[in-house]
Amino acid sequence: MISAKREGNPETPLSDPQPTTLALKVYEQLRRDIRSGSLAPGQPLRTEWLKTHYHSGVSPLREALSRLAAEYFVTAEGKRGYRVSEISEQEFDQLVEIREDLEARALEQSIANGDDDWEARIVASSHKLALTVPPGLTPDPEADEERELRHRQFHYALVNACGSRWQLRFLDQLTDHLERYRRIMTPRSKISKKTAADIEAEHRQLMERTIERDTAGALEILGAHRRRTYSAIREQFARTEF
Amino acid sequence: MISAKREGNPETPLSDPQPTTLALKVYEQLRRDIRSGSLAPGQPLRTEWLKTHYHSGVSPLREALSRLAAEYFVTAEGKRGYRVSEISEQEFDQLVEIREDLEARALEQSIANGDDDWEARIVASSHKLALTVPPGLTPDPEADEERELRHRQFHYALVNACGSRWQLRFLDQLTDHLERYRRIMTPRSKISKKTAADIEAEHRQLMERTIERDTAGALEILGAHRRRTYSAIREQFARTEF
DNA sequence: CACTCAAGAATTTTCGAAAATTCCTGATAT
DNA sequence: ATATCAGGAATTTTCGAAAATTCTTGAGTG
Repeated sequence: MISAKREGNPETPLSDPQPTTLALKVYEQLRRDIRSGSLAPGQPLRTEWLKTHYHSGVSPLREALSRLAAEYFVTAEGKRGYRVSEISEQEFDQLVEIREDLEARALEQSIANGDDDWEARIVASSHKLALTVPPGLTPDPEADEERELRHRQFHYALVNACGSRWQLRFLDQLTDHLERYRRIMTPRSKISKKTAADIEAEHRQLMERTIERDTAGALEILGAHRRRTYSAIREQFARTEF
Repeated sequence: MISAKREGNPETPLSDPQPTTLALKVYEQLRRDIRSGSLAPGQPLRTEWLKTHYHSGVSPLREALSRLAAEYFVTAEGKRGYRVSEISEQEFDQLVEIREDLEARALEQSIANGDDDWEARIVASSHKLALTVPPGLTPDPEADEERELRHRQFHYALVNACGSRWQLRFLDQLTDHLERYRRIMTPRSKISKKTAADIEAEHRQLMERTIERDTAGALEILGAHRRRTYSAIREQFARTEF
């Protein structure tokens, strides 16, 4: 999650430098593990197991779960504990639809409002993203995780100057949920070299159009960029369900 | 908050029948008290005080606070406890902007998709709303609270058939935050009889246009309905700040 | 008089165990 | 065989107190 820290200025940095409390540390770790798919949809989250795996007592654990429930990453049913939220094609479609809208809107506003620092942050995060190995070309999960982080940060930098904290919060939540769908449905190893190159090209073009303040052009690229991923996920749904 | 229960069908009922766990009960009560303004923005939420006022131990309390923090109703700062989130004109503007958008969109979709049951729910909730005493004409806080509930439910019924759970979730969250602003900034007692009558009329027209599937007309009324409230709140901001 | 710092108080966070609830197993009855 | 139900096991939820952290106060120092 990308959370705001400084109150005053509109362009807020990403996630807490480091979580101050054990409950927060557990929360962030659980969130990562759900987003990455290493905790599978539907999987029950039993106290004992969590305690040993996340090195925590029950109190911080339950605080973390409570928070994740508010974000719909986990689901609590009565007094029968928590489980990782299920995924469904229907929910995926809903996530896509609302995200498309909010992201396009935020990018537009960002292009309208962005200042020199905004441009600089885009260039910087784009550069950092380009330095990572393309998806599917490494078996190293650590490198993979780092690329995902930089990918999120690049897209966040683009819309970061939209001026609305609430819009960014919603976008952030949607992005994380959709990342979960992507990582569960389309394993990295299956991405071809050709596709990886296309993705790199799109990122570069997206940055260029945005900084040129070519709103229509940027939205066009962004749309194509998203549609590629979405259709891959939909194909996978069609293949796996039933 | 209006939370979903049944998974399958698109039109989900409002809030849990009753909270199953003490943590949830405390959460809902705290949420109500923040939304109504009886817990003031910025007010520190100290453990001992909460324990006696909400009849709970620390564990359920902290779970509730953790959840409220995820919804931005309370704010946690390091290891220095929680406080009720501050309000600001800037945040208000952001809330309004994004809500306008999501609500209009949801109403449009709802009009396009809504079936007979959807219409029936609108008529029913509109009727229940009309049965309450208009705002500002009673000193009874209980009646006031009941009217707020029915008001939320009426507006929720209108957009309920939009087909997207996520859209409804966001809308719900925005509505609750904006209700907080309204109730803090515009005390009920200051509403004139004339204004109250206008509000009633708008509600009736909104229902009629919606059920007639007059999208443009319904959006028009909805816009006017919201703008009235928003400008009243802005006036109050202009008066109180500094 | 302002400033620093330490000791004590107040408060938050975390743990471990008790209480409450749900889940499972197998015996009994139909 | 199937259904029902009691008893025990497993699990979740809640409490109360310990540990850790922050805040306050006031004495001592420059």
